[in-house]
Amino acid sequence: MSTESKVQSCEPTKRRGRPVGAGIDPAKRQKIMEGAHRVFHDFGFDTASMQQIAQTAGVSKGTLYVYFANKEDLFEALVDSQRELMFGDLKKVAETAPTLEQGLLDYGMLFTRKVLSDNGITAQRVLLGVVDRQPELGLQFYERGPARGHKLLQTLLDRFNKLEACDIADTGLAAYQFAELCLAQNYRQRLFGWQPEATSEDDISKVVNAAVSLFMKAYAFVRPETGIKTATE
Amino acid sequence: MSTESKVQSCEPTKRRGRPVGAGIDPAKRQKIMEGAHRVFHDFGFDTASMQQIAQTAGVSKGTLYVYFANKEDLFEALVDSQRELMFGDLKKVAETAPTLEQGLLDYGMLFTRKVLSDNGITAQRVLLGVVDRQPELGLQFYERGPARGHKLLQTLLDRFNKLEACDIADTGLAAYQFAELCLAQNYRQRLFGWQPEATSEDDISKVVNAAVSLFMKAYAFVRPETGIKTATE
Amino acid sequence: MSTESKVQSCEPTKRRGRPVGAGIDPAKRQKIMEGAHRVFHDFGFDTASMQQIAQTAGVSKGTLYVYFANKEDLFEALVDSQRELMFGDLKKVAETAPTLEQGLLDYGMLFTRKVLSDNGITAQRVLLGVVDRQPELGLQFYERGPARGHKLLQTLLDRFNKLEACDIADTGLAAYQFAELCLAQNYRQRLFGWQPEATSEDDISKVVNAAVSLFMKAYAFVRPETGIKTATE
Amino acid sequence: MSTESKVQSCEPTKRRGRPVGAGIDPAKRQKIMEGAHRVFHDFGFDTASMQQIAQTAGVSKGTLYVYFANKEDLFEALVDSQRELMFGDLKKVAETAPTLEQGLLDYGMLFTRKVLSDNGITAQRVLLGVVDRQPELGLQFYERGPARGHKLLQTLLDRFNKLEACDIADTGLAAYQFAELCLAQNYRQRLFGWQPEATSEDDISKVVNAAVSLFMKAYAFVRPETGIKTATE
DNA sequence: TATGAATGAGGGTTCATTCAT
DNA sequence: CATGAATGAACCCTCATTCAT
Repeated sequence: MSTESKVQSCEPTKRRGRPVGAGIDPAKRQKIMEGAHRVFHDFGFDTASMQQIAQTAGVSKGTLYVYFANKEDLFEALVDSQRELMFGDLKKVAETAPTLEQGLLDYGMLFTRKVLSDNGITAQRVLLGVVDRQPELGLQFYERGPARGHKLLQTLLDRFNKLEACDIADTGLAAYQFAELCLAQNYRQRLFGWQPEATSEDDISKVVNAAVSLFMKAYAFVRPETGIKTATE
Repeated sequence: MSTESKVQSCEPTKRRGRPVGAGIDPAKRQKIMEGAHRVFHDFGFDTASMQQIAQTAGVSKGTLYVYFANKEDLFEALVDSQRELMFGDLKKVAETAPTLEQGLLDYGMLFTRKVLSDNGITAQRVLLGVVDRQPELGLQFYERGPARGHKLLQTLLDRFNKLEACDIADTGLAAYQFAELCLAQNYRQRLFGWQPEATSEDDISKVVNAAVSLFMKAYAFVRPETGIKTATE
Repeated sequence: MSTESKVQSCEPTKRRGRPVGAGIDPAKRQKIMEGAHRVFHDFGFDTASMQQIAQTAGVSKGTLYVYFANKEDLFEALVDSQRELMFGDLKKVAETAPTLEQGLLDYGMLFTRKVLSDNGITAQRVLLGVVDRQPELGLQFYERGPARGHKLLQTLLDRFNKLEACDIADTGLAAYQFAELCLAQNYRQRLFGWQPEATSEDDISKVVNAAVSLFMKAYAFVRPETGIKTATE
Repeated sequence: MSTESKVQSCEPTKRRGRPVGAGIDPAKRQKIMEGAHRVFHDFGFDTASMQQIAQTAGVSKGTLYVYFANKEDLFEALVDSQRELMFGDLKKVAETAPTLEQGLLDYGMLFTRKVLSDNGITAQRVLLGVVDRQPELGLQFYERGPARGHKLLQTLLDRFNKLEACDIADTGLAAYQFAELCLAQNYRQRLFGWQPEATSEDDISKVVNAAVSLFMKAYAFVRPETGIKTATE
């Protein structure tokens, strides 16, 4: 969210004609979103109050409605920016990996760190609490977030498939599998609050390494020197 | 009153005649929980109203409070029953599996079906929306649900480890990995609403089979007739 | 209240036809009133709940309505019994006093003790909280309580007026004055909770003695041996 | 959001943006208090509803909470203002009285009028109904009201004691006695609703005069020209 | 007669949103 | 544009009373 002020600035609100020429000052918009993040984080969507968001952001309640049509709008903008933060820089990793193993490792570490981060977990939690009532929000988040990440990973696998570094029949499924292996143990523990603190870098590293190892063992050609390759499926 | 008699205490306490676990009629209790399930499902914890729940369940608002102390209590009871439904019958599968492969397959199918079921997903979603403010609820759910499932799976792996059907250095992590592989692709899609319909039995089967296959390839001894075993790690 | 079970037993309730043959068992009636006293005492009329009264009395909520038509009825019965307790035994003191001074002293002590007692103060407080909405209750209490006490005292003064032990032009007012002098300092302090503990016997004695002394000085003939009398007014 | 910025604290606290003493418009505040006065008067604290108060005052229920944190707060403000009204201007009377008799008369009339006024009686009644559950309210009222009045009266007596206009051993008790004498007959009658109408000026005058007379007779030096003084005690 | 589960109106309070300044 | 006082619907929960057993 910190790097993001003009993204929404031109979506002129949806409900009623009120704030048509809304959202002039990007800095104020930013301030509001920071306050909102904090409050949504601490209280969840329903329990967060616009009053408190206004206070936390240091603006008046009325100003909130100048920049955002309503509570949901504000929340949506927040989800957008969070998502961007989480999946933004996976792209270059996926596209520049020199070897499959290295690519998986780098991608896995980056991805896992983001998904398990405090902000990431909280955002997902709050979002999930709203998804039943605001399905579009979940859809949008998933499509622009996890789905995009998945595509990148699949592309990576396709690339090395072509390079004959591995032999994966269903790169789509394989990509999901790898992602899930990276989150093993920690994702649901974090989500449900069983791990209250952010997962340590060491733990992440351990799991990601195990994921890469298991994945390579199952899908990659091994021991090129023996000339014998082991394909999957 | 000058003569005190043995009447009860009566200090100015809150929570006076509250229903301790009251509510005699199990059928009515069930009715309430079904109504509550529907409403919590459709609206989430905060937005669901007791009024609505009462209507849906076909009882009066007051009756709700005869059977449950408050909204949270009702929700907790709901989460409890959902959890039990989800993780209840994994036990026998894990303990009676004849072979590792069969055990993984059976466990995986059962587990995955439950976790991805409509009820399961909804319950998790609603719960996750509340976890930030009611951490105990999440803890309890995780401990009595996923954590218990994980223990069972680990026990299964340990058993076959001892039988030398496989060679898994860290059965704890491996159990997590297998579970996550079973949920690959579908879990987060379901959670975020990208898959609005319950995952089809075919899709589940496909993913679980792939999970077993990948897991076996990576961890199990293969083709005992060749005399050559491939260990992990 | 402890000594009082049959007083109300024949007032067959007022509202609706429900408990017509109500209130059979005097012991149970007594039990209820004791519980009610306790709860009304601790919570006041509005905040006291029938539920709690039932619990405290050790009977069921339904039973309450067998013995009393409703909450107000129960409260009224309670007020009646309290009043009786407070003003019951002033009569004999007023009628048998050998001298004015002794009569004032005895009457004053008895009266003051009762009015300032914990039960007395609480009962008055609770009653006063209801008086605006149930004026009859206050009227009845005052008439059957303080007014009766006042009459007794006036009779006492009249008696000694006739005996030429004193010369009081307006015995009605004088009686009020004496009563008020006895309550000086303590009554309002107790009422408003400034004196949380029951006024000590010593303090009561001190004030009552001062009241008698002041009253005698103002109204009584002094020093009969000098032959000089000092009249009031 | 990742960059924390200096937004405010926002720990999950209750009492968020509550109106500290908010409510800018004094006229509206006054309007509310008048409405509240009427409703509390007619119904007592517990039975008065905020809804009703809002209606009576001609504002919305929400507005009530802009000006007062809650029902108790509103009631307290009301009690405060009533008390001030009752005891506010006794001071100058006590400090400027030229003679003891005149001082007692003026003080007595003012004091009695206030205490027995409709507003005064009602306020006391309502307050007394709450005192058991909100002892601080009673304490505060007594301390800032009756206690202050008593101090003033005692000071008056002390002054004339020094001037040798009277000889009062215990001016504290004497002050209480005088106050009580002024309220004789009427105070409890008014409190319990036996005198539904405000006591007439004539009646007050009669009782206060009698009080002064009795008090002077008992405590003051009389007929300085005879050289014979009659002291108390 | 005694019970206590059931009722539903009504309580205090909160809060997203509006709008006059 | 920015403000925050005002609104009123809706929230969770309580409780006097009823009534089937």
